[in-house]
Amino acid sequence: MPDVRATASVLHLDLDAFFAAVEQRDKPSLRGKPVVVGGTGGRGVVATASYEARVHGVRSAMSTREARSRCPHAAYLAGRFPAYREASVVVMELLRSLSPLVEPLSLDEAFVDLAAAGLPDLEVDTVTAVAQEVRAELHRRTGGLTASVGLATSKFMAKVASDLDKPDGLVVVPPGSEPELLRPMHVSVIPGVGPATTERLRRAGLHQVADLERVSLEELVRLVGRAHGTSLHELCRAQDDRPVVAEREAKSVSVEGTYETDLTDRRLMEGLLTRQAGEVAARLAAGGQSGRTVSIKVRLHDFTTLSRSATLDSPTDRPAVVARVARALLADLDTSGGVRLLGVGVSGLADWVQDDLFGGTGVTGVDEEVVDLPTEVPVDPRRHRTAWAPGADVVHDHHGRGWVWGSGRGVVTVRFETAETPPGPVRSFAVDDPALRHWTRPDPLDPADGETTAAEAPTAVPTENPSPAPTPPS
DNA sequence: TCTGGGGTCCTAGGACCC
DNA sequence: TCTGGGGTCCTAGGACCC
Repeated sequence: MPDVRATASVLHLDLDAFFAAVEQRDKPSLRGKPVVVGGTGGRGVVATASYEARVHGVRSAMSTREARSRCPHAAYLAGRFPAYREASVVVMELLRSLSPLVEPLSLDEAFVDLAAAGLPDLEVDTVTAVAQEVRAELHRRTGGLTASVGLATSKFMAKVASDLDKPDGLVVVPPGSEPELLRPMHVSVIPGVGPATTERLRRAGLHQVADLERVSLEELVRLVGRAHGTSLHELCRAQDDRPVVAEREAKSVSVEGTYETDLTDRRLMEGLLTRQAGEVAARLAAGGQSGRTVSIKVRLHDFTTLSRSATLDSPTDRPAVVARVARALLADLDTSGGVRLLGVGVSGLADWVQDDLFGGTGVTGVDEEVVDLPTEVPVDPRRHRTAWAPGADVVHDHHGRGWVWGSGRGVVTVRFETAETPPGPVRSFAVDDPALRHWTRPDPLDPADGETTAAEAPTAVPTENPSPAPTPPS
């Protein structure tokens, strides 16, 4: 049973129509007028609508096409994220000056734990006064932005409260009054209850929070699953003791894009994936991180969404590696009907980069110190189902097909295996051995291809000892 | 030419290990 | 030859959030 605090010491702050408000602040001619920020292209959606636009029925997540038909005279803007980030930093710093325990949820939203703020007490009057001061100071420091604030005994109730008097409001839920506030509300106020869950609950005759209170835990679990049912059972009684957590590590990094017209050209798709992989890798590297699992996302013309992933033996932050895995994953998908979205992501993040595995001497660049790699590699047939190579990135896909590319100098030991054939023999190559180089398949679309010097397997991997390869033209 | 982009979390099934 | 259970890792898809 959650142990809910006794004071209204959780603060939730939500900046009002944030992106649109920043635009109106920075461009006086937009003030008092409908402003819509979001994708302005044919497949764009609304990120934020100013209150003047909301009057006409424009909402977040609505297609821009529909927004334009509802409110043709609004200003449609693509957005200036650096400006939003800058304003967000000002707000988050203000909140952190209040309490060290600030949990940002996005650029425009955060929880603050006032129990860590060192206030004389946490009575309703005290926390209310603090919240009013914060709102006034925020208005001053941001050049006129406003925020809606909720104060309550839990994250859930504080968020419910901040929603009750938008924009520019402050609502305090006195400790003990939560259930009666919640009971008449629609089930969708509960976080995690979206369209699909709402529909399931509706079919079970459950509409208001009060209806949920009358349902047993077992019944809720049966309806919506273990995790969801358990949290529903607690939250409908306002039982929420989730702590405010200041720093949360990112678990994945991804880049995706929707294209104005459906893509049909595979080479173009590979080129786009390659570019996205480069962005992902750059963001990983900038954060001093690397990841083991590379994923792609493909949305087809009919909006069905596919994902494929492959997990490497060791983490990488290298663009050429992420790109090759991404392209290989795409190779298995039927995209003949056209593709509207492509994306690349890396997860399974580690706080260190792959090169650290090899003593930090680096195995990636020609200017790096030469690394001594082991000349013999033990391969355990039960553990190494696919190609294996020291100092190289190895990947196998969900069909058990393996391939390898070298990333250094010295010796690379490789074993190939395919879904159709038993494991091939283990072979060791010097990385400049033409027999290994035989595997490379330069990709004219990949600007990063030149980086990798040792080896790359073709899509169809031979499993027999290759006959001596001709020396490639140089 | 309905339906973005960046994330998180959950579920279910299969492989594998003990 | 047949039968097992638990735990972990991986993959694919889906729901949800801002």
